[in-house]
Amino acid sequence: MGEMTATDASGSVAGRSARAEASRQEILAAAAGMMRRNGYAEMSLRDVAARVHKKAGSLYYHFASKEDLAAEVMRIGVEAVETDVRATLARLGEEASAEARLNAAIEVHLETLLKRSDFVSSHIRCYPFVPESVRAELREARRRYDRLWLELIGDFAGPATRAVEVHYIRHILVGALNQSLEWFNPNRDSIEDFAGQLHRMLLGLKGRHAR
Amino acid sequence: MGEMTATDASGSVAGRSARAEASRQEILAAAAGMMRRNGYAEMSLRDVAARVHKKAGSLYYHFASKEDLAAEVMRIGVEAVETDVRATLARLGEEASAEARLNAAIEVHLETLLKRSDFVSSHIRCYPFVPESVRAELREARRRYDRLWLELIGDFAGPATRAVEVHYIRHILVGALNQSLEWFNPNRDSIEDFAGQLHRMLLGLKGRHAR
DNA sequence: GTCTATAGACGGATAGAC
DNA sequence: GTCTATCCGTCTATAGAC
Repeated sequence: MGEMTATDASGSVAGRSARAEASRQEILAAAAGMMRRNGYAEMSLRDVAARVHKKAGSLYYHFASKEDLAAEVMRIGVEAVETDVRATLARLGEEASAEARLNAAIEVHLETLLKRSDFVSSHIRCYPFVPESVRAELREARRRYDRLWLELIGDFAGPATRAVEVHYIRHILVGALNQSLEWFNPNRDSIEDFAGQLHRMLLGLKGRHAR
Repeated sequence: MGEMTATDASGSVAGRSARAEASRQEILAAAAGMMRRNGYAEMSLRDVAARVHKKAGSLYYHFASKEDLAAEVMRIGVEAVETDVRATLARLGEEASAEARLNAAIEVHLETLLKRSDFVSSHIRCYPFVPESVRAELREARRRYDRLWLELIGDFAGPATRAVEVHYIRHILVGALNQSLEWFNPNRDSIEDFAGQLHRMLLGLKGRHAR
């Protein structure tokens, strides 16, 4: 038990050795990659284990079940993208316009989804097909991130915009962002151009008369 | 062979009895429902067969493999939504404005996706996770439908709009439409309101100066 | 912590009776 | 056309050795 500490250098949880924590992180990363590519149902514990040079049974030292592993992968994903977006907004500072903040959020969400994180993309792709118990565990974290977008869009659209409009705009915007996972080709497409086009469509919502 | 005709009343293919054709359609509908709800990997032939009061082995009289069944379901889906949209456009007639045509296409796509067809929704939800051989079979039909949207958007945006912009607008628009499968709640949301919001965002693309 | 071994369930697919 | 029976593979999960 000598290697256990309340909080070690890598920030692992108390009661878990540094070695166990390293294995755990390796397994999570391998599972995220496989979930992103093949989906939840076809992510097999044998394959995940093989990718980190272990056997399937060994994973049960770190995770209680396949559902537990998947839920952890997806929780890391949604928290990662929220953390990235909030960090960028914080860097922009209080004086940034609502338009600048919304644009920055769009670009960071896309960067994290498309380039940075298998955890985010596996969350987006797998959520619809994951067992209900897993969805239940993710609901709160998802709502938190949803609320961030509602705020960003509400601030941008202005106080005259009704809540139901903000609701639809959020689904349109975030839906368009997340679907990019299925068509975005880094050799052909550009995040800047894609985000720019979204920006122009959002600008159309401002400075108009009510219907 | 007495029941075989070149084209019978139900429009079945030559060389297939009316009874076989009816069974085939039942199986396809059951598979579409299961694929929509549970995804491709978790659609089991045993469950599909049970839903139409048959046994798993019997499906192989109608389909060569699970992949074959899924590809047929998804092919029907993409062709159904294209047929619905084209029929509505034809009804609008030649004199309809590009704006009216685009709006009509948006509404029909949503109606078919969200209310009318498990075939369309199973296509949208399962395509990313289906085996490559299935995707290959669907590629041409998907491209045809994609081209229709490129035309509608190109006509709406006007000749000054570059092809790359139309490309992104199509992905944004169709992505937002298709993601609605994951959030649209008929008890809370309205296709008209959702389509109206999309319409306003698209209007923002018109009557602006180039950047 | 990771291994081997295996239980136990379920999957797609095929053969042959009817 | 559909059934029964079955092959053979894969899966999650567990038990116990090391």
